Amino acid sequence: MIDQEQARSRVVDAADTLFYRRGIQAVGMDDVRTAAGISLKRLYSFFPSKDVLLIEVLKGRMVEWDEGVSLASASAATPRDKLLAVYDFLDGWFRQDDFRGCAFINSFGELGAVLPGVAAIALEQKLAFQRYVTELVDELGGSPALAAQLAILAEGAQTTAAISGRPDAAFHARRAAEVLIAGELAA
Amino acid sequence: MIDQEQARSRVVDAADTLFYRRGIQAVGMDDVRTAAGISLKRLYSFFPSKDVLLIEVLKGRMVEWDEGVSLASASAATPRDKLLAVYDFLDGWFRQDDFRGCAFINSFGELGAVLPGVAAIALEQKLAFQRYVTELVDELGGSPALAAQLAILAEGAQTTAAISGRPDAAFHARRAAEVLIAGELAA
DNA sequence: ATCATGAGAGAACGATCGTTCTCTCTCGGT
DNA sequence: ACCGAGAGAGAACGATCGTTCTCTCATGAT
Repeated sequence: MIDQEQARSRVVDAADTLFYRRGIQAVGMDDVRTAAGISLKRLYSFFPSKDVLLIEVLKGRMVEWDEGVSLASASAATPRDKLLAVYDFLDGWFRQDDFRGCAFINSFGELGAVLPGVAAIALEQKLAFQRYVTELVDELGGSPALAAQLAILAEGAQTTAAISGRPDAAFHARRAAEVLIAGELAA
Repeated sequence: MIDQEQARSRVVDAADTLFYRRGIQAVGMDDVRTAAGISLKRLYSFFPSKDVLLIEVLKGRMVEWDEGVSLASASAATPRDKLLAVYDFLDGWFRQDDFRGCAFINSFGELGAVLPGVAAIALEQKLAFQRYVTELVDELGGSPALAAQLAILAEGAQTTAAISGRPDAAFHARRAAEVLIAGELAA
């Protein structure tokens, strides 16, 4: 018998990849089963339904996002550089060839209206990011309004890069952020 | 027999409302049929498949968006005010109680990976909007980079307002746009 | 008035998908 | 060695959905 933890995470990884690449309703549990390499019965012993598996996948994406942002800002010294590091992180992400937008925005659009749990976790992720930005802006002596603006830039860069397929949205968002930060600090 | 044109537009309207409210795959052709009040056979005489109907719905959304933006900027005198009118238009839209984000972003996330036509029309809509913004920015003497930044703000406001449920994203985006425009004109 | 044409209504079909069930095999205890 | 319990594999089930088909009826020409 394969190790429980490993099998479970194989399922989550497979579902994450497939859901993100093709959309959630476009992949069947059988696809997940095949990609994870376990039986349907075992899959359902881990997750009682596709909805529960989806929530688990999204929770995993949340910690991945948090880790990615922390890692990107780790080498930055000042709050300002930590804030700008967010856009550099986005830039690297947009350049990955499997990039297809923000999983939370995509899930919200597809299932947010019909699965309240999906809408809730998308909201949670966005609020967590806004909190993160707000804290850094606060350290920097900026207003909550500036934090909201910087968060909107990050969100817009994600959808723009996803649909247009061009990663330079991260660059434009970063330049805009620089101007907005400078504008507020000058006042 | 009900007038052809009217019946056809009833189908498109019904599909638009249902697709937008619940997501595309969550509504069946039977739901569209019921809401439009015609028979399945007639529905399929207008649109050979659900995919084709979806494309028609999205095309309709494109002209609605263009009309809404033009209308909002009609009373604005300067290019600057026309640009800012976009965010006022967003503000009004976000406050509608059936607002659930941008239909193109939602459709792209749900079906863009699996229906190339959906990805194509989402791209088309975003490019058209970017062209519109770029023209106004150009009249104003601004750079293409500024136009890209303003478009990113509009996109980000839409997803932020959709997921958070709060319409003030339009206000924040507008303020950011004002600062970015002023920053460029001062240089 | 009758008959042929075409449209409407919705039953039916075939495919798909989430979920469950059954059958088989392996493995550990005695 | 034998037996029972549990896990794996995937066939099967029931529901749903996109699409088609059939049956019925209204209509208009002769």
